[in-house]
Amino acid sequence: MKNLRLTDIASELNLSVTTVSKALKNYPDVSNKTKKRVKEYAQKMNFKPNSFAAYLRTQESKIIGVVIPRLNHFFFSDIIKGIIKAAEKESYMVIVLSSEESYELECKQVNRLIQHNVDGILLSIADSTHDVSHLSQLIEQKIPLVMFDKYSKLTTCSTVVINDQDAAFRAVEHLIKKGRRNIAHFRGPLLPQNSIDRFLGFRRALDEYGLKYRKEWVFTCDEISSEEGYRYTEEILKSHPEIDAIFAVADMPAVGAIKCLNTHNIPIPERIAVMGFSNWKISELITPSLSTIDQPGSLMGQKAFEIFYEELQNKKKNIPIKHQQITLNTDLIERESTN
Amino acid sequence: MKNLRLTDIASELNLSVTTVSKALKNYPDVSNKTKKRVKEYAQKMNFKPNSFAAYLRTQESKIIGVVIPRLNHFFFSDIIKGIIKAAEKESYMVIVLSSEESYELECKQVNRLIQHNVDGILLSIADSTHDVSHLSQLIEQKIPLVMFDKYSKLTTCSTVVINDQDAAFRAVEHLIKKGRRNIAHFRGPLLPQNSIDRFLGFRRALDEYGLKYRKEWVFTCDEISSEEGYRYTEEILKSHPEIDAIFAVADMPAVGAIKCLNTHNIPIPERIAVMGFSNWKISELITPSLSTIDQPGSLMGQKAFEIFYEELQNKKKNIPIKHQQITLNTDLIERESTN
DNA sequence: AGATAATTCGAAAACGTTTTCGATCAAAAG
DNA sequence: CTTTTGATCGAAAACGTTTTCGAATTATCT
Repeated sequence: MKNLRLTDIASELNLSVTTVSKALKNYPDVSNKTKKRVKEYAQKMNFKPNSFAAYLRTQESKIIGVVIPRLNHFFFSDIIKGIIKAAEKESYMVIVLSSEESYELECKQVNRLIQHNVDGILLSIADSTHDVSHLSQLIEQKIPLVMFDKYSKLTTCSTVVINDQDAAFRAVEHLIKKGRRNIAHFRGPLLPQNSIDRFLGFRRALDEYGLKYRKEWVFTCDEISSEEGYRYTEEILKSHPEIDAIFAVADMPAVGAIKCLNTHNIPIPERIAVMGFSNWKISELITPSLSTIDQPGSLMGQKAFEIFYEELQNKKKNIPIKHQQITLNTDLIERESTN
Repeated sequence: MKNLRLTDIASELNLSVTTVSKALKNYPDVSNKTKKRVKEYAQKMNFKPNSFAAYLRTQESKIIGVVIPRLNHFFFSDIIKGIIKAAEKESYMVIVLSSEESYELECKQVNRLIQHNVDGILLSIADSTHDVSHLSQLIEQKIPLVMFDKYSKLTTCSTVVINDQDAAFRAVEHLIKKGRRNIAHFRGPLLPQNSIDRFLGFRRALDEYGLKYRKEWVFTCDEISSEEGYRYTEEILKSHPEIDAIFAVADMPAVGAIKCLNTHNIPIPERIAVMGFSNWKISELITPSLSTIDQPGSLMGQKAFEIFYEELQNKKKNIPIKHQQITLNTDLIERESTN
């Protein structure tokens, strides 16, 4: 059973393809009578225009591509949810691809998306991405690009992020105000901007409250996993007994820390307080529940799509594109692990 | 900067579009010399065929649609990961949509996918889906459909599932072998097959081990959330003190139960053992860690795609499609909450 | 009535690829 | 030398839509 085409409607109603097409798209040069006739018939027969054929003329695929570092991380699936929801409003479809935190794969996925003629790309860069020529290439080809969460300062494009440094500052400040003086930091990988910023926020909080920064109290998580958090916490218990709080770059290492402390029957937060980052679902469910920073994932996705859409409209009207830098608010969530 | 077209290559190399196209696709009726010439030039210029134009001829969009009930559930993002990985091998792109467990939205999303000319649809049905005409319609239009995880027995299509009843049986059997006699069940919604099957597995285990089934020890989770698990556990503590184990339809309600028991300082598993289902990441991270059934999410997605691809190939060769019913193995994961 | 304007429609080209079929030419066979 | 075969290529149609431009018809204005 072949799909209904404009041709079929045209011959059925004794009209031309042209008129049928125009009727469906509300062109002014077709009478209301025939418009009604066409629309009713199309409706009745459940006509669906072939989007691929349409694309060939309009060069608009009504598809956007999304590249994220991980598919099965809660924060990212939350973002995806926001993107898809926003895209739906403009009847856009979303193709999601993963870079698995690999620079090479990120390049490949971006190219695959271009090849599939997406109208734009929303991307959160991989930890290992050191070069951004695959992204600059998008700008040159005038394909709208919006970066979210993890971005690179090297690319001139719109971004939707949170103020990582400020959020981290507030997190550490919270620990200090709870009387902690010897605060360890589980930091993220060295490259991505937001793990740098969170580290800087940590340092700034120490500075402003007159606490000494100790290099040996900073532990680098390469995978940002609970396992690393667990391991580093054991190291702390063994070699740095004076530490009374941990600020982790993300919830997962923080959860690993809690798991480790629970296993060794160390009271949280009495002996060591723990602070996470991202407010994943797990943080409110573990015992003790984890204090953390809430990042508005879904909203971030939504904003990213909206900016893309705006840029696309401007591009169509030949209005020069001015990039936007949006910073979303974060919330400090106080739970048992710091109270 | 317009994209390179076959026409451009043709005129550059003094060939026809036909020959260029054939050279790139390794047709036998073009000499090795020109093949090489064309391929090298295409490579050098980074030529990417316009997939939309290609579709118009071949009627193959190289895109599949996926409809899942929830976007930000770990199990589903794991499945998505498996689908995308398998799709990548056949250079397929994946469009993901969510039904939000709503029947109406599910219908709408399926229609959107058809309209976008996807080559096939992989779907896990919503809890509220009672009618499957939107799916039968796919079969009629010969659009390959594969259902995974949550399926309906009313549709004749390929499925990739686990043996829910058997897995549930083993879960409850595990509790019984640990000496539990008064086992409560947090069951899922009434409609979807797998929550029915898990309930049946629960009942069968009781029967086979000579335990009495008590209706009042079965609690129905409509949302399958940790909150429900928490609430029902409080109810158990208050009204059913004899209960010494809980088997939950999913990890989330089980985690809610653990949270509640922890809050009330009730020892797990000494006083009440808890068993989950799905093996989400969270289950190994909470304290005590949660015994559960491991469901191979990524593998499920991968298999679902492979079946789709097989059906598509058969369709192209006009081989009558025979549907496959694949059942994947599950593992019982013993952790602290039952030991 | 004649000229002009407004309304309504359709022919045809275009988007970039794939594929059928026939043309051309050189080599092999008779 | 003619015929057959095989190798290599290209013309052209097709996929289904959108859009430009001109044609035809009707309504409006001198």
